[in-house]
Amino acid sequence: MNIREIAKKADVSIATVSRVLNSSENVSSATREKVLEILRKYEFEMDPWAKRLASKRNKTHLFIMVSRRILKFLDLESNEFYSTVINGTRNTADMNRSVTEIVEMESNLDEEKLKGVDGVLLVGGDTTAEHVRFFKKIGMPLVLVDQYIPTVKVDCIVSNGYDGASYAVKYLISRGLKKIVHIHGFLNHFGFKDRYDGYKATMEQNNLLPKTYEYNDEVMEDMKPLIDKMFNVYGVPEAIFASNDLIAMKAIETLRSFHIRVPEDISVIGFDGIEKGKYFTPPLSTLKVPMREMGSLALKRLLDIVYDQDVYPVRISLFTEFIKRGSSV
Amino acid sequence: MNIREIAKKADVSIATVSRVLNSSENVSSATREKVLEILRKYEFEMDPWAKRLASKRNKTHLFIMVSRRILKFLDLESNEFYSTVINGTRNTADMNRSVTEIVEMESNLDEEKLKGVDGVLLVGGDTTAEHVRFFKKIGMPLVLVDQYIPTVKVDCIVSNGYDGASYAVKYLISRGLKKIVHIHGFLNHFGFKDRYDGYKATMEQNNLLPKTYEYNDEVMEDMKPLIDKMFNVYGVPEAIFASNDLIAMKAIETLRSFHIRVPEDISVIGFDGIEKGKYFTPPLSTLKVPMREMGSLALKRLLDIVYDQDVYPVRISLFTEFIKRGSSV
DNA sequence: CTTCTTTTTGTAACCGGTTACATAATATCA
DNA sequence: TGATATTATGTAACCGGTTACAAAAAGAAG
Repeated sequence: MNIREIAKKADVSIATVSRVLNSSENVSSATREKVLEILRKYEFEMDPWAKRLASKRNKTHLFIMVSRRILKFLDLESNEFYSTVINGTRNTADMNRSVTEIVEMESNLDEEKLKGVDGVLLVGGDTTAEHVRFFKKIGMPLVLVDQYIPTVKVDCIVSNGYDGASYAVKYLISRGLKKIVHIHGFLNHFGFKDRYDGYKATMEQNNLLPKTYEYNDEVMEDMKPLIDKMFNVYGVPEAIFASNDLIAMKAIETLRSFHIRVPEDISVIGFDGIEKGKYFTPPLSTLKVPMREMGSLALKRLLDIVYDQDVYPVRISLFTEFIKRGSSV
Repeated sequence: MNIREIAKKADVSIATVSRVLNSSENVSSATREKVLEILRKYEFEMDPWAKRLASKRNKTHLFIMVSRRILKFLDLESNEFYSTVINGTRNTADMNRSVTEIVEMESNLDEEKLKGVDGVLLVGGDTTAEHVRFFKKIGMPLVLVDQYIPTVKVDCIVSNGYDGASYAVKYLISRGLKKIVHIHGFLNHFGFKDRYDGYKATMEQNNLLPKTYEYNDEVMEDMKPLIDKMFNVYGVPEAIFASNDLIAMKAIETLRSFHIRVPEDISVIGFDGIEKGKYFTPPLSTLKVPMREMGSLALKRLLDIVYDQDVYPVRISLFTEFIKRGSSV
């Protein structure tokens, strides 16, 4: 059953049927009722592919918003993770003729700036419930990338940090290591929290004592005090599982200054799978997050929300892949 | 850039371009090369919506497979959860002109039976890694519904049991209850495990002792021994959080036989949000899983996999919603 | 060099909607 | 009541592909 058949049954033109379906104003109530009657009677279902094809003379306009902090790193091209994720959006964007614009996510958002914007991608762990509420209030289609906020029902794409971390810990245990510590970033970033939980739970399941160290993102310059404290209180661990590759590499550098060999003395495993880790000395073992796919899927989901009405918000999490390189046994 | 423009540049007809794109045989190699040249030069990207619309004289044929155990309950229409989930698939199936068939998931699967099938939905907690491996081996597009297997990378749709359970526990605590026990089903069903984890973690975060009781699905007839044991060893709890609504209702019935009032003496909260709970006495407080949406999304994802090439496997989890009714304070 | 086959290429209809524009019907007002 | 503004409806082109069918070109056989 298509709109042509409906039009015939209702004895109107296809344009009128289309108008009724899109609740356009210029239809007399008598005609509208007549058409609706037929639509109900034959249980008309619109073909989304046709709709999409036909209505797409106007490109979809999407905002990719990132926090000032991340934007800075993006500009410097020093944040490989988010750069790659954002590059990943391009596949989907091109295929669907949507234009994207990267903009800074300000704290006081302005509805005016969003004129003509069809949807927004909020990228990164700095996204808060406040941001989300703002966009939900104005009914703007929204997808969070690499952040999850349990208290707000909103679509998001994250990596499966829990199972990734769990895999790393199990792997290290299988290689005979028991003193495994975890160095992590801010736990209000879901990605870090998830990996933290996975590490902790898996350690406990194996009757090992979890030992975690929070590492402040901003004072990345010097990890010595942290390692120093770890050695003094906990002793020298057999392995370090880090929240991400950057922390892992920083840890290896710091260990080197303590004359500790990696992986002979301590195995180190990172998370993210950025390219840089491959060329590090020693090459970094890591859990690879499919970054391009993350961006690509996020944009796809956003388009689904923009075009299909009443889609139910979901959390999408991507599997990670363990890549063993030289930094771990 | 569309195929018409490509055709013009390559000085051939659009049909020829289409043939090259679909690697049809009847194109001379000279023409093929010429067209491919232009395609590469202008970085042609096919519009998936148009392709889909144009080529859709052939319907997609999908299998919805359920275990014998669940199928039995489906036939009896006594498994409201899976019935609703499967009904939910119909929206998406209709909209996309795909035909679905509900079949039993046998232990020894036969490749012959899958002739002409474009994709498979495996529904329920009985799905194992073996099943998944079979389908992956023969390259059959696959989505798991209400089951997640961390060790196999395959698409799946589940409810967010962790946060749901966490919400329930926090709610009960906020109402002043502290002695909260959890009655759960088989933990090899991810849904139950997830809720279990959420309950346990949240109890611990609030410095309360988690207390869990496994309830065997098959011996649903009598919960008295379980409750009896609970009362004798642990004492009378202030609240029971159950793995699903059926267990919750069974618990309430059993409590009644012990002359214990719900919610005055014990608050009970279920999980799933089946209709039956609404008309139970007392009406059941629960965490509602959007069952229709679960089916609908699963089929949508399956179609995405069938039509778009190389989609990366993901886990999709749906938010639950707490519904307060009479069975809890 | 015809004639018949086979292969390659082009034409045009089609998928199921949207929408610019034209036209018909109705409302408003002098 | 006739002229004009407004609203309701219809017509036909269009979105970007696929594909049945027709036509042209190339190859084979007599």
